[in-house]
Amino acid sequence: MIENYQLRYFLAIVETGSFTKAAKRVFVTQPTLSAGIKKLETNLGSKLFDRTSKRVFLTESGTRFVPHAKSILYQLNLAEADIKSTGRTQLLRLGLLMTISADIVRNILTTFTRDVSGLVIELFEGTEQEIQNRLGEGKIDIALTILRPTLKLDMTPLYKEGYGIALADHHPLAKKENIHPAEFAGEPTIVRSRCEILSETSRFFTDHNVRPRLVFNTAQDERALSMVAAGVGSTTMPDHYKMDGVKRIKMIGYDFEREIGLVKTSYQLSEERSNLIDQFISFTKSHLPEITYARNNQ
Amino acid sequence: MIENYQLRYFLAIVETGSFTKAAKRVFVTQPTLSAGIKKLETNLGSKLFDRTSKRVFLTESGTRFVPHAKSILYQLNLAEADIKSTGRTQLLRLGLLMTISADIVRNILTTFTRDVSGLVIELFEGTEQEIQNRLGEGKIDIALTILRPTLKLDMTPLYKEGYGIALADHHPLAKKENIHPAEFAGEPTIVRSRCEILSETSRFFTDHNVRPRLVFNTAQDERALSMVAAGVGSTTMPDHYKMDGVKRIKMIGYDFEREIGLVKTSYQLSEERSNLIDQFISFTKSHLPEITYARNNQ
DNA sequence: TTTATCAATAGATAATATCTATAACGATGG
DNA sequence: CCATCGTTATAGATATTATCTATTGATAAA
Repeated sequence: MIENYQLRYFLAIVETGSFTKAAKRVFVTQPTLSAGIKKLETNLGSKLFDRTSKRVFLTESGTRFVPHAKSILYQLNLAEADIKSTGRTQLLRLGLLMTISADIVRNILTTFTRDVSGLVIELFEGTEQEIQNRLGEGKIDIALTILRPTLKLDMTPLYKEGYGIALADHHPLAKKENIHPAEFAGEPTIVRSRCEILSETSRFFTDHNVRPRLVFNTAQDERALSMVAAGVGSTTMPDHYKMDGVKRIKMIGYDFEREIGLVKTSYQLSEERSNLIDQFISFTKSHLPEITYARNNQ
Repeated sequence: MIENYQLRYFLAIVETGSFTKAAKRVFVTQPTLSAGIKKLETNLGSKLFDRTSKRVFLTESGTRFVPHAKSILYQLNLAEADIKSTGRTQLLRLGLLMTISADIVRNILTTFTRDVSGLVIELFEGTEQEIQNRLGEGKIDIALTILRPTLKLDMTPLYKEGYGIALADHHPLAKKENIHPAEFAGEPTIVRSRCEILSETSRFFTDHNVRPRLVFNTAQDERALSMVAAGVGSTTMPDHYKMDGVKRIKMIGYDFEREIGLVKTSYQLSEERSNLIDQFISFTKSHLPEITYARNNQ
């Protein structure tokens, strides 16, 4: 088999045009280099160089061998650089459902990254479907998302929560804890375009002959929440979303719920990566109290 | 530096999950394989495997090293296969102007390929412009084409020839050696769409108030010649085209000429390839008598 | 506790990369 | 024509390393 030192000798000759100069370049004596090239040529069954008393020229085979040699040595250097550069860095690729407030995981991650040395987290934010796709493709290792019985993946339940109304705390309806759907008619409404129950919500209001008035459409839940606080309009959101100036109340009949948990990819991971994920799951469960305020809202 | 035998040991372990099985697979003893992996890990500064008493698992670094190892060994096998498969095959990439009959080069190539061992010829047929492009891009080594003073390439003149009329030998005008353009009016005409003087020919007839009647349009000169022989129509062609049943005559004023020769690419080639091309040029010149019938037609 | 299995280590050996010394060859200048 | 110079190839010796056998150490299973 071709040896890598032979490739280095070969390319040194190509670059210098001389066995003697090439030998100096790769720090061996000229007979050593000559013998190395002889072994390479014997192995390949072809002359790679035409020797003259003045210069060395590539043969047809030698010409075709040059890109191969360069590619192999490039790949070797790349491999060494890759493994050497990161040392013991550990990578966790985390998916996060975009209708879960970033605050939920901020506390967990702040502490987890402090406790685990050399940790790098790649975060992916997406819809429920986007996250399921990425888990299926092995592009993320684990995700904080809605648990569904149809998922054939390893799931760790964390908490359940309902959906409710968010309105400015100076809003007339803010004095109540529960309102009838009819009280919402004509209400300026903010739509969260990426909500996973958007179509169910639309059907709910239609069924109750309630036509809210659309005043803002956004994909960013935090921006929706801010506009609620500003009195631009009201919206429906999962219970865990809170902000100063915002009152969270319930609407009779609007009984949607969801269960949030961690879902692992089905891809087989290295032992080290599996251990890290198990470590993350345990850590998240044990730090659950940090987020149970979102679970029991009544 | 990484040694290739270490890559083979590494991938054998990945595939089998065991040092002992891997050693058997690559035909060394288990301590040999163990030592090889130790050297690789020392060189890279990272553990590649976590050892247990039951199975061996990849570490994070090991996981990332797998594609590198596979790629390198793949490139090595590719290089060996490429050089070993062709042995001492010599490649000549020849361009051929499509308005030069294949017969012209058939005799040259038949003899040349017999005389040169291990020769493979890649033939490219195209218009004058296409051939110039390919020469400029180094995609062909040499071409048999029209010589132009504007070409800044190495040219070897071979012969000069004119253009004339080709018509069926039972055609009334076939009795003459020279005809006036006016005698061609209303004549059924075959157009060779890739002729390098197509526009000049068109202007010539227009200037002489001659309007031939188009009956066939083709890119294939040999097919045009066959249809002439069949009496479908007449055409204009370089003088060297001949066929049984076809009479070649001249038209007064239709004085176009071209010089044919070999043109080398400007790309720098290997010594072996350069030698082959010089050999081809010498051979073609020395066999020129085989095609001079096309040069002196009167 | 004993046994079996697997990987790591120690020391010996075989194979090979590399060294020094020199031969062989071709180009150049007198 | 001959001497000289520069370059590559060969021969034999040496240094280095891949591989061997023998054995130890660790762990799981009976």
